[in-house]
Amino acid sequence: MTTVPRPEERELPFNVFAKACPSRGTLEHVTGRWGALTLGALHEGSLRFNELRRRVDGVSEKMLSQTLQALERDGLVHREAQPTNPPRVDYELTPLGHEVAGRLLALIQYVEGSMDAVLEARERYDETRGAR
Amino acid sequence: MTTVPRPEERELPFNVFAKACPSRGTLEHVTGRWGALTLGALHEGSLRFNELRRRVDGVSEKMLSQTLQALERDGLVHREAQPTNPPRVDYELTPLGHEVAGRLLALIQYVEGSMDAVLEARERYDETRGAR
DNA sequence: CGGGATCCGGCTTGATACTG
DNA sequence: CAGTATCAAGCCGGATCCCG
Repeated sequence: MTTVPRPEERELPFNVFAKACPSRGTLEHVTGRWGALTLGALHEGSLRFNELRRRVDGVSEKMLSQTLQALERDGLVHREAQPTNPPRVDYELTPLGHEVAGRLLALIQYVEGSMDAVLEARERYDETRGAR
Repeated sequence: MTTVPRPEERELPFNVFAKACPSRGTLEHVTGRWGALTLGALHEGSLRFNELRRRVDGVSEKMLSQTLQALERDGLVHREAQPTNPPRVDYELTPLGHEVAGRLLALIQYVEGSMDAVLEARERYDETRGAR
């Protein structure tokens, strides 16, 4: 037996459960409404601004721009601007962003695949206490 | 060779990228500010309301209550109320919730473990364009 | 203890318009 | 095309009071 703690027992220097921890902010960028979908879309390959906008159905120009800036600042997305006319800007995941997006997609796809069960659970829930 | 498509190529009946898809709502419950932390906290075992409140640093009674109801409705959390005095209510993950929370924790822990890199990326970002 | 109901301020969001 | 600027609205979330 060793004294080296297993990964899930080791104390991490950052802890999302603590109010002031910066990891909570980054997690919100990643899992936020538009952040998650943006990372998911970019996981398949690089996309231009308006391609991304069409892929992430419902996002406004402002929110997409804002989301991309936050993800770029956190080092998850790389922005490649070509000073041509008309301008062309490509967005792609960094290696770190790719790792994050992979884990995010595992979650997203599991949720998508569980929607039948979720919808059934909702019906049961609404049925029993919907009479309120 | 078979005609059965591999999981990542198969078309899913639900698609988060579509604006009207119900999976987007569930994903937001799961990845939302308090939903993610609540699922993460419950992954280790069942907790009472105020235990949960202390564990998820910064959450208000209202938001925790709201979050738990959404997760219960989606079939991810089970609520066990004992009609004693004082009342005792335990919350625990359902099997489905456990699967979801596991994938969520993989993401959370990866982000926590990457915070050094994220913080460095931010410094570089702010340095180069902070002069705006 | 475990919440429900209500009020309310402000940050986020979403149109719209404008720019390089 | 790829954004920025502006502004109104609305929903989020906190504070408070209440009850079983």
